[in-house]
Amino acid sequence: MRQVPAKLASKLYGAADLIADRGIADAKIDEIAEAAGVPVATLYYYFRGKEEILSFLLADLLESIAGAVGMAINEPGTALDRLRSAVEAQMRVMLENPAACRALVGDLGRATRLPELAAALETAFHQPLEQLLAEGVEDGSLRSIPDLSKAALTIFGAMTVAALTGAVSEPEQTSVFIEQTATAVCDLLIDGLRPRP
Amino acid sequence: MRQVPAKLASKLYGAADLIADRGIADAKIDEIAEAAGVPVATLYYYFRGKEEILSFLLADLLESIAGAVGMAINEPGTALDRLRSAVEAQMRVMLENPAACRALVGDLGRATRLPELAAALETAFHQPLEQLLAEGVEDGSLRSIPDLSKAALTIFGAMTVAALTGAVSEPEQTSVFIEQTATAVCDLLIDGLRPRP
DNA sequence: CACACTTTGTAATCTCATTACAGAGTAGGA
DNA sequence: TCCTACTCTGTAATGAGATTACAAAGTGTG
Repeated sequence: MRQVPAKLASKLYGAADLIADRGIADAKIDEIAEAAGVPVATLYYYFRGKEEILSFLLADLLESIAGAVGMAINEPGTALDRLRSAVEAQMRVMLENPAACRALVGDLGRATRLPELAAALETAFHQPLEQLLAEGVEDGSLRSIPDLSKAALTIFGAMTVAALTGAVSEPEQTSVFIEQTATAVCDLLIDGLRPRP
Repeated sequence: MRQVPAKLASKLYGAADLIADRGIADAKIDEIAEAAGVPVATLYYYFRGKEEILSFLLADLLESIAGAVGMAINEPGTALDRLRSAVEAQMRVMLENPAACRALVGDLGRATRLPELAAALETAFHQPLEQLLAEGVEDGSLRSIPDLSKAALTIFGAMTVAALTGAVSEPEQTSVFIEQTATAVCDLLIDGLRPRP
């Protein structure tokens, strides 16, 4: 895959909806090219094939998420506070790019099959979360948890599925939805299901 | 899609590994037929095409999960207890069919695109969970939660992603893994991240 | 046996993805 | 300005495989 120029990259997002709607398998390369406003030959000049176009988009999206989450996590404050803002940040990025997100769900399988994407997922989600949990135990804002890795995975699943569901259903009032969903997820994860005495 | 005979259905599971490994797009119909031990022409007699074979497998899997979860939920006991057993039941079914599960991740997108599968997902996961949460508030074993639907979604995401990750990595000691993962997920969801006084 | 349906093999089609290649466009250096 | 190297794009193959068509064989049932 050649170095993709920024201009082309941004055009490619124009095809995200198509790919998300029909799946990469059913989206014809001609249609992708048309949706992006780029000649087919140019796509083949930069990418090895359809799949690589998708990989590129997903890697780009994951990078955005990782960036936003990383930023939220490095703000000052307790780990608990930062966890809340990380969840919200992730949801914000996801809901800003609903098409790419839907494409990501659609090809989560491909993502887990491609080592590079799996690594990007790891960097974007798991690592920051796990670190945050560890810090929360340090600063006393989170309780000590036996298996940090499984807990991080659980949190990842909870927030991601909630955000993806939002991306799939494309709510009208995105900003409200983000806040409500982020709050609901955080409240559940933080306070748990057990009644407080 | 014609009514699929049980014998054929069971043979089809023999192709689940192949589909999971390579994705439905890259698994040739000839290979699927060979893996299942069925002639290609027979596949086309029963199914409209590749995709429909996958749909069939996934619907079958979801039905198993729905069954197991439904059973766990209807046992006697507090909602809290039943939640625990429901999570464990789901994980058990998923890890008993790792290949089909991997295929499910791989084509989660397709699943969300096909209305029938989306409905099956709803039945298998969301509805029972939401009902359980409501009952928990009734019997006092769970705290009252503002948005039951979002909470159910969150729990669904947490348990499913954890189980799928297990299915993808295929642990050696499945039974131990199930118990540990189910416990980790439940403990987190039930007790939350906040330190108890 | 006759009929209806299932099962399977073989031989076309047909739809794309991908490749090959040539020509045009463009920027930079001599 | 001219040369060179690269980017970009159109057009015409090529080829892999999914799907279809069809006919023959098998199976059960009245």
